[in-house]
Amino acid sequence: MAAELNPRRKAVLTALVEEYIKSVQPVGSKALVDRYSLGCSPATVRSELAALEETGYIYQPHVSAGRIPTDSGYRVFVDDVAGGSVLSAGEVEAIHTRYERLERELTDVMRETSVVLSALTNYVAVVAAPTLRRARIRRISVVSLGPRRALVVVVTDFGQVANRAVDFDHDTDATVLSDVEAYLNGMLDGMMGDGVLQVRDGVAEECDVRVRATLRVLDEVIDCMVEADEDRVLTGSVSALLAQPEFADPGAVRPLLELLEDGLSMLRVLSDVMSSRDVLVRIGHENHNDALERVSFVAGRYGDGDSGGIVGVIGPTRMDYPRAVASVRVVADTLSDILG
Amino acid sequence: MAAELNPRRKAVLTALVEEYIKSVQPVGSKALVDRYSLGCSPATVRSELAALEETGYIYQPHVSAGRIPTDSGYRVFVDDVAGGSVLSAGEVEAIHTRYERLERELTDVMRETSVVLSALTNYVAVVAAPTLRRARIRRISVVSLGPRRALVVVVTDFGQVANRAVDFDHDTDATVLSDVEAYLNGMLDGMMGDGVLQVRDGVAEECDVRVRATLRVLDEVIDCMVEADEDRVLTGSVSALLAQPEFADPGAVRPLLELLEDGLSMLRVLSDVMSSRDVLVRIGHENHNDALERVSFVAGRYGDGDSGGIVGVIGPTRMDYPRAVASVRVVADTLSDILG
DNA sequence: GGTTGGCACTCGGCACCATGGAGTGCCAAC
DNA sequence: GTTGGCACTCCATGGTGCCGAGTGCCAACC
Repeated sequence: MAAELNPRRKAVLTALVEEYIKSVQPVGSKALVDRYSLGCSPATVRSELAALEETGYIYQPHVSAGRIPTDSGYRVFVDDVAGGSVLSAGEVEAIHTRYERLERELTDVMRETSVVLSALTNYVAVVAAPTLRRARIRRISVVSLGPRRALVVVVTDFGQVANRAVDFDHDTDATVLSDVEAYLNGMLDGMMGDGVLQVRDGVAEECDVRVRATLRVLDEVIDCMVEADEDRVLTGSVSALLAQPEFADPGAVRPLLELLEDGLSMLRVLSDVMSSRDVLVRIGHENHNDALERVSFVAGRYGDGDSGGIVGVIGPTRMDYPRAVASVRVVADTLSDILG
Repeated sequence: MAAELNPRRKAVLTALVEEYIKSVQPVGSKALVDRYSLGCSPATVRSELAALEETGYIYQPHVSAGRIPTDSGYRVFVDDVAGGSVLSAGEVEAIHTRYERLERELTDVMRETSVVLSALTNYVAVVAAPTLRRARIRRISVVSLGPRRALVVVVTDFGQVANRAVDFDHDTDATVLSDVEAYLNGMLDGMMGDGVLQVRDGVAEECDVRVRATLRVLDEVIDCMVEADEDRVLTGSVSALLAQPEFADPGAVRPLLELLEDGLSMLRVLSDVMSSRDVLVRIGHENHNDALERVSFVAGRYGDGDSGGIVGVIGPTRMDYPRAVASVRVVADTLSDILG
């Protein structure tokens, strides 16, 4: 594919993408020659455009209109302009100071991140907190809420807090609970989710109140550490999308909005970002998701391999990719620093 | 105002509102006579319509069109049909069983409530968790996260969990933290936010590490109990709004979406619901908020006076009020039962 | 042979207009 | 007070014609 792209043809494509990103309107040969120094005439550009259309990088909405980049066209553009931060030093500085003021409680940091990212890009921010699966237990609290009810709170070494209610079959008084709590704290300290699973398997089912309570609490701890995923994803500034001209039609926004509202589905969308080293750009169909067909997704990881999360933005395929990529990168790096 | 409404005129208004809610199109005299047994001719209905328009209950978008209810028109309708659940016994049953399956951790209950309400009405659900101001402290955990960092977790008698990070000026080891934790648990158990404030005032500023750490932790506890409000509001199913024909114009949805995304602003909107005994209906301009000008808000309280929260739905002014009111009422009552 | 200007052609967008129909207000008759 | 009749208004719809942007093709040129 890319072999067919001689330098001038690539220059034409790049110019066309840039122009389309700016104007959001089909771009013609004349406009390109006028506004970009391509060093040739409209007629030549036209033949290049025809070739680019042949190769599938651009298309015409109708015969007498200009050209619009296809997903593959954007792809070439993105791969080409990969490097170089386009954020001003001032902007980067502003991001840093913004985080410095925070007391750094994890959910606060996530929320702030979402605000920062959407302010920076004007697109929808997506922030996923680190999964608890790879976190280590630092503290377990079992708080009685009634004769047969208690709340299990798990704190990890990362400062994450998860909690679950437990209902006991029999009355279970506060003394028992504090024994259970002490026992589990001794047992589970520093352990990860799969370790807890093994501990649970090691505890025999017995009739003793203490053991049964321990088992019930353990179940909830496991639930916290292994299955507590759906509320990990935070999306911010969906309203920003509506300002984009391509979402003038509410029918186009709805599936997207539904997806964004569904934390579990979003996690699925995010899942393969974890395996990518650098900032990942997925354009339109590359998302393999109907709701994301007309948008692009720029995402990056923060934190270290195991205990990291994801930040990203979702905007129209006609997004300002250099800026989006740079923003995601800076924010991800800043988060890594803060949390590391 | 209402004095001018003789029975037939009121019947005409009610029929018109019902018809408009169904058809979402201006309603004419003929349609009313055809579909509702008003016992008179179109001509008579026309004179009633003219009178209703005079009084401001309905209006014409243009001279040769049918009538549309104004906010005051809806108001009369709502006040009139106040009573009587329109939910089927099956639906009510379904709601109850749905909650029974839950393990009843507060945020799960809130999330589920949002899902139930939007499924029931097809409008946007709004759920506010009980404020922490009136909750009593049940447990405080102070978990070390580093030499100068710790996490403060507060659990209330209601099962709510709030947490804050603390940064200490000096290295503060785990022994000190567990002393502080024990001290505070003894001191603050059963206390509400204002009580904690007094305790804080009673602790003298000293150089002792323990006292300083205690003060820092106390500050965070206070923050949890008194200021932790912005994340209390949960909105669900915003995408449902986009399905409504009146939001075909994305310009109309944006301010609303922005409001819904802003927890603090939403709290302000909800604030006066707390003072209303029964389910509250606010129609269009009655919301005194530009973003809510074209929608209605149906909300009710759950839980008891002090430790209650709010549930509600937001939909177009042309909403199915009887159903919305009934849904909110049933859900609020169910929540009160569960949590009480 | 690649590049260029010229030219005929296509088609969407927009303004304009005519028509049909829904719904009204008024009025005279009951 | 209610009713049917009637003239009127104005929106929505669909058809028409024009303009302009942009193309593809081609012959000429360097």
